[in-house]
Amino acid sequence: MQSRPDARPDPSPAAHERVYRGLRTRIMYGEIPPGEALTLRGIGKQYGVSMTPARESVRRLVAEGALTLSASGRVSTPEISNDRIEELAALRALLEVELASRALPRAHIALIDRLQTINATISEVVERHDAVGYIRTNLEFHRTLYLRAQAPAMLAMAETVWLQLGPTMRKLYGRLNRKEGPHFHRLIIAALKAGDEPGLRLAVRSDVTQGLRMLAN
Amino acid sequence: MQSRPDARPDPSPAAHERVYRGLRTRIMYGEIPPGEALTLRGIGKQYGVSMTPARESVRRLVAEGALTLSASGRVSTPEISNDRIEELAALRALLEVELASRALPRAHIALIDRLQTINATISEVVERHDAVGYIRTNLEFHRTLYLRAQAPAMLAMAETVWLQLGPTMRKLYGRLNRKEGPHFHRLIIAALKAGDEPGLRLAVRSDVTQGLRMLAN
DNA sequence: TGGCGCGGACTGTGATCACAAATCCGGGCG
DNA sequence: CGCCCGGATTTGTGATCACAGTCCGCGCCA
Repeated sequence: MQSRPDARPDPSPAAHERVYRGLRTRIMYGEIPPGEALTLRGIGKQYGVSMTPARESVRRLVAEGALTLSASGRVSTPEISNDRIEELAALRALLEVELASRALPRAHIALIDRLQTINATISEVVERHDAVGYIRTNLEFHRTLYLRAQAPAMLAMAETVWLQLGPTMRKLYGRLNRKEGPHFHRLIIAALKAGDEPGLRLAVRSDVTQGLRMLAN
Repeated sequence: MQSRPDARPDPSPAAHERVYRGLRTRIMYGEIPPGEALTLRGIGKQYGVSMTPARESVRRLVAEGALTLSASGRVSTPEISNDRIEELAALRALLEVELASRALPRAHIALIDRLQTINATISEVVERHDAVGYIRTNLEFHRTLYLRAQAPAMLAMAETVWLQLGPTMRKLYGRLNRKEGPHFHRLIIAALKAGDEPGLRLAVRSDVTQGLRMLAN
């Protein structure tokens, strides 16, 4: 599809992949509010491609639950009900507790250091009231930990849940202005250091549940 | 997209939906062996449509992990490694134990009756050495139970896992000729009748794990 | 003034086409 | 006898187009 034989592993990914990644990132990090309408031609123009790659990207995101399709085929970011939020929170708890538990035996000091660095960044971002930055950094914290679990399918499922919560999370974290941030993260790090599996499970469950509980109002 | 104002809710679904459902069913029920190559033009011809709907269906299935895309864009059913099988089995256990647990308080006698009917069908199918029929009926048993959990997102995730295991399950259940079938299913039903939650969790976990363990050889 | 209907603009869908990369197959060379 | 190269074929990709359904807003009528 493109003809550059040189350079890095993937210097110019397929157009639909580029569009997909762009949209996915924006959705997962809450840059698009829930209920926002999107059009294929609009997306295409935005990324400088025709409708075809835009359509494929949208289809893929719909399959992952990141976008919803109205009966007439219109696409928009989902507005999810409280029931669904609770269900997705339960899924997060289920999956992420397991991922953390699997990561625990492999958590070297270098990993813990990186987690603490990310945590510091979270504090800064909270200071600036930067909601999108907060979501991104928070998810980076979790992803960094779960990568150690060596469970790609499980991590992929967790990311799918994040994706579904993306537009809604923006609304949530727009609310908390206080330095609420890294409290449970510190518990997670402490449990990792101590090799305390039950404590880790509890800390992860609390961290995941806490924020989402206040969203289901 | 279609213009029949009459009759049933969806008399003529969009073409890509029809293709998607057809492929998805065949994959989930193990009718396609792992590693099988598919072509867009081939799928299109098979369903009497052009490449466009075929492409969308394939893309969607790839997003769900039901198909894999080679670096050059070729599509085929996945051949999954033992590590991945174990991970998917763990996911099944995690999700389905939770689903069963949530279904338990809502499990009336009518549901249990239906489960027993399905179980009888499983015995017949096993008798006939009908691998595809076995997979389909077995999944129907699980789905019938989990529908009572009132947790659509969770059920959707479980189905995604089934989908990923589809082509591989065929190989598995082609192996077991004996009447292995409904042993753990009977334990599940017994636990449902008794309202025994720990027993139910254990029975579901065993049922899910048992079959898949012998696959990771 | 308020509700209704109609028309035009907009949107998704599916077909088709041109193109480039990948794959396959057979023949020729070492 | 085996390996490699080159062309023909197959395959996915993205653009474009015609069409049908949908939606929005303006104007008309009560």
